[in-house]
Amino acid sequence: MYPFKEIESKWQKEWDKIGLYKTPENPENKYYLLEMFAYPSGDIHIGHFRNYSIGDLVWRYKRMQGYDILHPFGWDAFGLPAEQAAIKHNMRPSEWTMSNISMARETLKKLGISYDWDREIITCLPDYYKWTQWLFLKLYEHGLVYRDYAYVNWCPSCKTVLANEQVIDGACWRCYSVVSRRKLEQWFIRITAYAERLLNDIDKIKEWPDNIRTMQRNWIGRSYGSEFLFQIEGKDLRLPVFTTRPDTIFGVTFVVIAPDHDLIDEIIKLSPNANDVSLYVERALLMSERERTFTNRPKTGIRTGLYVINPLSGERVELWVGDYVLASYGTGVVMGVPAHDQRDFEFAKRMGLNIKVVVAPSAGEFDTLSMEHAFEEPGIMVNSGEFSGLSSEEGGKRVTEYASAKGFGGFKVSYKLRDWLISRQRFWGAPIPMIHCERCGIVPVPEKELPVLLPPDDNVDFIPKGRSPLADIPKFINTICPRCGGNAHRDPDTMDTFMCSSWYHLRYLDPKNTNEPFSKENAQKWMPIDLYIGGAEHATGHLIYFRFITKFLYDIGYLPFDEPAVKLFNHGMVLDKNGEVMSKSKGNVVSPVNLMETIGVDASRVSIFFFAPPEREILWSEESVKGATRFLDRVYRVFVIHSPGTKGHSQLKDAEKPILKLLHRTIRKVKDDIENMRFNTAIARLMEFLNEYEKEEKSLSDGFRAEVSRCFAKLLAPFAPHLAEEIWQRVGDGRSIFLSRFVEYDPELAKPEKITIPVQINGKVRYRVEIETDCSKDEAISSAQENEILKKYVKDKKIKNIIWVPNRLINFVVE
RNA sequence: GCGAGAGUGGCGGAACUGGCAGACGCGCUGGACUUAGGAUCCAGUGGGGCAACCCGUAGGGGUUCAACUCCCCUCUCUCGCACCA
Repeated sequence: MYPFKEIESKWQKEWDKIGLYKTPENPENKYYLLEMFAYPSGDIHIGHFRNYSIGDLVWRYKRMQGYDILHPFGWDAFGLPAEQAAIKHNMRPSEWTMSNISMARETLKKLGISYDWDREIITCLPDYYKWTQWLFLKLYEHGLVYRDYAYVNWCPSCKTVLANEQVIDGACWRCYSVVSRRKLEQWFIRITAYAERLLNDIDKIKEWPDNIRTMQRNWIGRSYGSEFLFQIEGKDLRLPVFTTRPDTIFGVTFVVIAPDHDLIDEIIKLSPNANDVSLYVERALLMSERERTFTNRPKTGIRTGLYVINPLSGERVELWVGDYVLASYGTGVVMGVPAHDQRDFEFAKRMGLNIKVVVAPSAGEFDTLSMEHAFEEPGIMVNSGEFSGLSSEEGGKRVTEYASAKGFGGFKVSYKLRDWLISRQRFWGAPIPMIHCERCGIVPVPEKELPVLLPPDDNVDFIPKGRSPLADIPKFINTICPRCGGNAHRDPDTMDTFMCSSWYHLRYLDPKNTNEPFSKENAQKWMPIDLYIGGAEHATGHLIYFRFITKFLYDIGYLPFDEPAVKLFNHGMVLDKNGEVMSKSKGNVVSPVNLMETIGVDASRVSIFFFAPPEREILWSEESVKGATRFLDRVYRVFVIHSPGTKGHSQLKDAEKPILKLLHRTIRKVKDDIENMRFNTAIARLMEFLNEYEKEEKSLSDGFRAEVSRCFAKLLAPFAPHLAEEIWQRVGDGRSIFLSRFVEYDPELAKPEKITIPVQINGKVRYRVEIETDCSKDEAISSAQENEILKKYVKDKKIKNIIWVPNRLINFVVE
C-alpha cells in the first residue's frame, strides 16, 4: 500500500501552515457551506464522517472554482444525554460534554476536514447561550412567547418528567412503571403565527429535496374549513367545532370532545356521570397521541350525559368524550357525522348512535339504513332545511356564511402545526431568562443582565425530584425583581435544545462578537447558506425551527433574507452490516479513526463515496474498502512513482489522441457528477480512465503524461485531496493544488467520432451498428438496413414504422 | 395508523428526460508471476440452452414501437410523528 501516513500528515501540516481553510474577510464570490453541527455524545462515528466528507468534497471543488468559502463547525452541546451521563457515571455534564468535544475535534482534524476552526462555536458556553437567551427575549418582546399548561410524561416512581424517548410502550425506561400525564405550566413559542409563511415560502426553497418540502407541507397541514359553536344545553358554555365539511352540518348526530381538552374539567363537573367520565379521561391519557389516533384501533368513548345544540338545525345531540379526538388539532372537538365520515361511522356503529344522510350522490338518491360505509365524497345536500338541493361546495359556503351572519360560526383555516413548547425541566440547557415576582408577575431579565448563567454543575443533584434541578439551587433560583426590586425567583426551566440550534448558523458569521449575536454587516456578506448538508430526520424538527427563526429575525430587521438556506442536501444514514443503527449501547459503532489508520484518510473517503450515492442509506461493510485502496495504489504507482515531472508540452502523437479524447469525456462526466452529488459514479469514471490510461502509458510522451497528470490530479482532488496534492507537487505550479483552478473540458474533444447503437426489431435488440456521431436519420437507417438479421425478421412482412432516436437507437416496427 | 422514501446479479451499485438492464467495484472461477500470497497482472462471470434463441429490475395488471423508469393494485423494508438531537 502506498505511504499514505507520510503523505497525509505532510499535507495536513502544509495546509495548516498556509491557512488554507481560513475564511476570507471580504468575500467577492461568497459561498456559505454548512454541515449540521454535531451533538457531542462521543467520538465521531462513520456516519458523521460521511456527512463531513461530503462537505469537505464540496469545499475542495468550490475552492478550485474560485469561491470564497465560509465552512465552519461547532457543537450542539446542551441536552439530555449529558445529564444522563452525569447520573450514570457520576460526572459533571460540562466535563462529559467538553471532553467529548475535545476528542471529536481532534478526530475531525486528523480526518483533514476543511473547517475554519477559528469560528468554532459551542452552544453550552455562556458567550453562545447569552444570545440564545437574547433570542428568547426578542421573541417575548414581539409577543411570540406565552405561558400555557401542557401535559408532560410523568413517572410516578422516579418522580420525574420523561422525554418521549424515555417512555417505552407506555412505561418508564428505567423502572418500568406505567407512565402517566401531568399538567405543567410551561413556555411556548407562537410558531403558528408563522404557519402561513412557512407554508407558502416552501415555494421559495426550490433547491430543497421534494420529499422534505412535502413533509413540511404536511406537517404544517393547512386545511380550509368552518367553525361552528355548539352550546351545551342549559349552560352558558359554547364548544367550537372545526370541520372541513360544513355541508354535512345537518347530519351531526353526536359531538365528541378530546380527553385532553382545556374544558374537560368543566365538562366533568357538569356531567351527570362525572365519576365514569373522569375515570375514562384518566385512562385515555395514559396512551400516547399516536396510539390514540391509530385508525385501525377500535375507537372508544363515553357519554357525558350532556347535550349540545346544533346551531344550524337546532337539534340536540349527545356530547361524548372520545380518545380518537386530539386536543391539539382543530378545536379539540369534532362533530360526529357518521353518514359522511368513516371514523364517525365506525364510532356510531359501535356506540349505537344515529346515522343521518345529508349528502347524496345526486339529488333524491340516498338510502339511510343499508349503508356499510360512510359516503365521503361531495354531492348534493339533502335533509338540510333551506340548504337542501345545493352542491356540497356551494352549500358548505352558504351554511358557513349563514352561521357567520348569525354569530355562531364562520370560515376558519386550521393548521396541524402546533406552538413550540420549549420548557424543559432539566439542568443542562440554557436557562430561560424570566423572573417570577410575587408583585409584578412575570418579568423578563433585562438584556444587559444576560447571560443568565447556569450555576456550576459540581454538587448538583441530577436525580430528578419532580422539578427542574435548578429549582433546588438557591443561589440560582433566588433573585431580585428587576422591576420592583423585591424578592423574586428565576424560572427554573431550561430551553429545548432546538432553540440553541435554530440560529447557530448565524453565530458562525461573527462568533466573537460580544455586543450582538452577529453583525448585520456579516449577515449581508455571507447569508444565506448556499448549501446545507445533514440528515433527513430533521425534516419536521430543526429544519422548521431554523426557517421560523430566520423569518423572525428578518422581520425585526436583523437579516436581509427570510429563508436560511438556498439548497439543502440530505445524506443517507450509515447502518451496520445487519442494517441496524450504530449506537454505543449496541457496540456496533464503526470508527473512522481505525479505518483511517489502516487505509488512510483518502482511501476512507473514496470508499464511502464509492459505496453508494451520498443521499442513499448504506449498510457499512469493510469488504467494500478494497476497491478504493487498490484504486489509490494504482493512482500512486501511475502518477507518483511514474511521474514524468514538470515537462513542457510536446506535439501530440497519434497514439495520444484517443486518450486525450477520453480524458475530456472523463472531465465532463466527473464535473457533471460532482455537481449533481453523484460521487460514486464520478469515482467510477476515474477508475475507467485509469484502466485505459495504464494500458497506453508506455507509448505516451512525457509532456503528454505531465498534462494528463495535472488534469487527473485536479479531478481526484475533491475525493482524495492528500494524494492529489502529492501528484501535483511533481507536475504542478509549486503552489497548493487547491489554489489552482479546476479543469475544463473541450466539448469538441469530449465528443466521440463513432458510436455503436442498438438496432431493435419490434422493440427487441437484434444487432448493433456503428454510425458517425450526430449523423442523420437516413444515414443511420441505411447503415442499419444492410443486415442479414433484419432480412430474416422482415422476410415478406412490411416495415410499418422506423423509430430513430439520434445517437441512441433505431427500432424497425414490422408488420 | 398517518406522512415521506426505498426494493435491480452471490454483494454494493450503474442506466441522462421512456430508448442497449447490470457501467464501476467487491466476491468468485481459471491462468501468469512467485520460495510464499489475503500482493500484482491477464481472462471470464445475471439465469436457462451452452447454438439460433428464451427468461430476467419485489409480486400482479395496464399504457407504449419501446418500461428499472409512467399509471393502478399488493407485499417487504427504512425514516419522521412534536421532550433524542
